[in-house]
Amino acid sequence: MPELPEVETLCRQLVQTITGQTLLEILTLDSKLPDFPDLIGCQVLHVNRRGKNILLSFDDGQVLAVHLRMTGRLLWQKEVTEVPQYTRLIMTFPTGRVFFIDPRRFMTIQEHSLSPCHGGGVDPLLDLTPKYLAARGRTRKGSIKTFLLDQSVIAGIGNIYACEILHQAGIDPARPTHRISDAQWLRIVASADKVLNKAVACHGTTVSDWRDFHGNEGTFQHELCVYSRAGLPCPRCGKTVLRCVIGGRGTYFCPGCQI
DNA sequence: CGAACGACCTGTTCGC
DNA sequence: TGCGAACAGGTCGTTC
Repeated sequence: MPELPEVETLCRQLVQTITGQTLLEILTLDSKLPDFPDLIGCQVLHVNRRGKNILLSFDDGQVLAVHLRMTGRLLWQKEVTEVPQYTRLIMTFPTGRVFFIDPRRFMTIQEHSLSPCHGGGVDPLLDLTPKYLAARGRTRKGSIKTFLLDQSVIAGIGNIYACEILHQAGIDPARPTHRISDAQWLRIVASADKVLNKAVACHGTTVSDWRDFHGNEGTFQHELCVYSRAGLPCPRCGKTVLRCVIGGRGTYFCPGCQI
């Protein structure tokens, strides 16, 4: 679930909540996840986002890369409470606990120096340019939608925002990447900027179970134009939004204004 | 290098 | 109502 806006929201909230705090205890509850005994007693120096990864930097130089995949969540609790269902790991700090929650157990937590964040694509909030995308997309024959999801090209866009960005840009998600014109690359960059920044401001999209660090829903689901709206009218042109499958992923688009 | 597809997991929703 | 199939925000490995 968590794409760039959701991960960015969590990172900002983590910065506010745990930077400068000393890790008192780690409890791993899922055998798929490692133990981190060396981190006990270390202080959190920074929290950063890289694509959809959350990087936790500690004062001894260790960096943890947390990836939430489909259903991962982080939840902060100041008071001692019951452990939420599907909690896979717990970090205890002086002022509260961080619960790492994930029903599907896809979440990964790795020592960053051992396995540097996969991908390497540019951050769409920082470095995205039409020129870069045109150069990377020139030889790609697959759909533009699959291209936008390639984390080695752009780090952070997922299925919801790929659909929304292409709607905003007025481009058919099935269009072969090498057929995208310069004018369309320009629109894609402008649309990515607009959609992602708005979604960050909204604290993400809660379509089923996304919650932020404090358990609150995002509000960008009220701004969606096509995602999960099959059968409903396009807010721009009124045509009925359709669903198809591209690259194995459910894809929503408006046949009236995406060409 | 790139495209297609199954695998990884579990819960929820849909269709008959 | 019951039950199996389909589907879900994301990568990763294999094969062609």
